[in-house]
Amino acid sequence: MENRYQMPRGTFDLFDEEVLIWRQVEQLIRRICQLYGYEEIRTPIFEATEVFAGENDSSDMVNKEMYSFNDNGGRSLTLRPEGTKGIIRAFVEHKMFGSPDLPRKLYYLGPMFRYDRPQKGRYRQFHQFGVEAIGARDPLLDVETIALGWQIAKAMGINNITVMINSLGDKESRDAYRKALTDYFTPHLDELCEDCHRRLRQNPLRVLDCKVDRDKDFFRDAPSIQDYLNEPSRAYFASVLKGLDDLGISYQVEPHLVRGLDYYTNTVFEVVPVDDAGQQATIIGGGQYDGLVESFGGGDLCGFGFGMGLERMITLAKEQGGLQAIKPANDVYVIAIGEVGDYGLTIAQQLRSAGYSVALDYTHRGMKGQFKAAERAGSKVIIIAGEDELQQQKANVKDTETKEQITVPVSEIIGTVEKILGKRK
RNA sequence: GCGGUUGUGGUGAAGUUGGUUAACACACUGGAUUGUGGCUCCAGCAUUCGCGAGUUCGAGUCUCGUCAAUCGCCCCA
Repeated sequence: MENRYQMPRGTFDLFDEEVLIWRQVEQLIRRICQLYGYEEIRTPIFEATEVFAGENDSSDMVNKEMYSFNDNGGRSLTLRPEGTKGIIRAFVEHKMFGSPDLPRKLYYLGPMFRYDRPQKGRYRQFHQFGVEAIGARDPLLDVETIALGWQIAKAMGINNITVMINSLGDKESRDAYRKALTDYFTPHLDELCEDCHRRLRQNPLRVLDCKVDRDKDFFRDAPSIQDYLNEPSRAYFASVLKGLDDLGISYQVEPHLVRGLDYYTNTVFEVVPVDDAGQQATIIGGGQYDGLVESFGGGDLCGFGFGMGLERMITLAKEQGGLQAIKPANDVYVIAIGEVGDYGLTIAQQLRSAGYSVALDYTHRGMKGQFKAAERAGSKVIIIAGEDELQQQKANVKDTETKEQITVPVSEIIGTVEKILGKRK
């Protein structure tokens, strides 16, 4: 026996208990999305590279972290590294902006791909759930969407969480702040680390995230976004916070929270476990994007959305004892002994047609082995048939709980099983 | 992209300064019980130690390479 192949780095197989847990999580998400009026959208796993590689993104991500390839027709395609862009593309392509009821509320759930160095909870093929509400700009929408993420986390049994929230303001506020930051940090250039030099050029807001320079004196006095919000932005943010208060969602205003993307406006937020200080801890992240739809050619529409990494959510939920795999029990196990041909399968098929899940042995094990297999399968009823029973067209039906066993004609098997299983419920 | 740790059967693992028949436990299969499980007892179950090369009379044990997992940094749309 040798391992001729192994899964590609950063991928994993999902089976046994694990896949049951995933399915449970997916069902829970779909159910809650439905409560909030979100509808599912499924977009292609790959898109034209330009869909993801807009001017808005730092070139690092685009060059190094995307799975891009040319197809046989010479088109440059990319495995989706995130959910939002594909949804916006679809929204514009199918002219959903013409819908009488905006915002259009969509959710997605599926694999994404990033060429990252794998770590615990971080894979190259990972799974993300996310929502996008496109076509409205209202604090109510922000609050409702945050509440949706909150409810899903709670439903998964994740309890000690809080919302980190900030406002980047509208375009005007943002540009003013960006300029203020650049002006402020430029004189300190010598004191900044290598990475910050790059950040200052590419995305000044990101400098605030720096872990190397964070504790230096001049960092404490760096301008705060809150001081650069214009009146409409300030009022908008206040409404969002009031909404969260009214819904009893705990939050913390974090002026340095900027998220990695340039397209965010006004509200940005992350949901984090409170007792976990590491920055790997973010389980949900999102915010408002004004201008993204327009950059896809879809008109001046505002959107709000978030994304959630399922791997991390599930890990966290399990740590907090939230998710238990529930293995569906098998109803009937048919034990066939001796030279009985397909007698066992015939009985099994009758029961399956009647709606019972039936298992049987294919390896000609002895009776002891088959009984053990039935036990492992959690079978509630065991049917034993051998050469004598085949002769008489009968079978022994045994209740595994009471251990009572009766011999009945083939035609009465279904009725007998029905009686035993019915009694149990 | 950088650094640390790890890699033995289906699973958990032991393996002393390199010497060989690769412990032990669980699981699994068969038998004791010629057709009735969960207890007990007996037997079987890794031509081989992630993969490849090297050092050596001899390597699971040392060296190098490689693949993978994991932790930290970077990044995290």
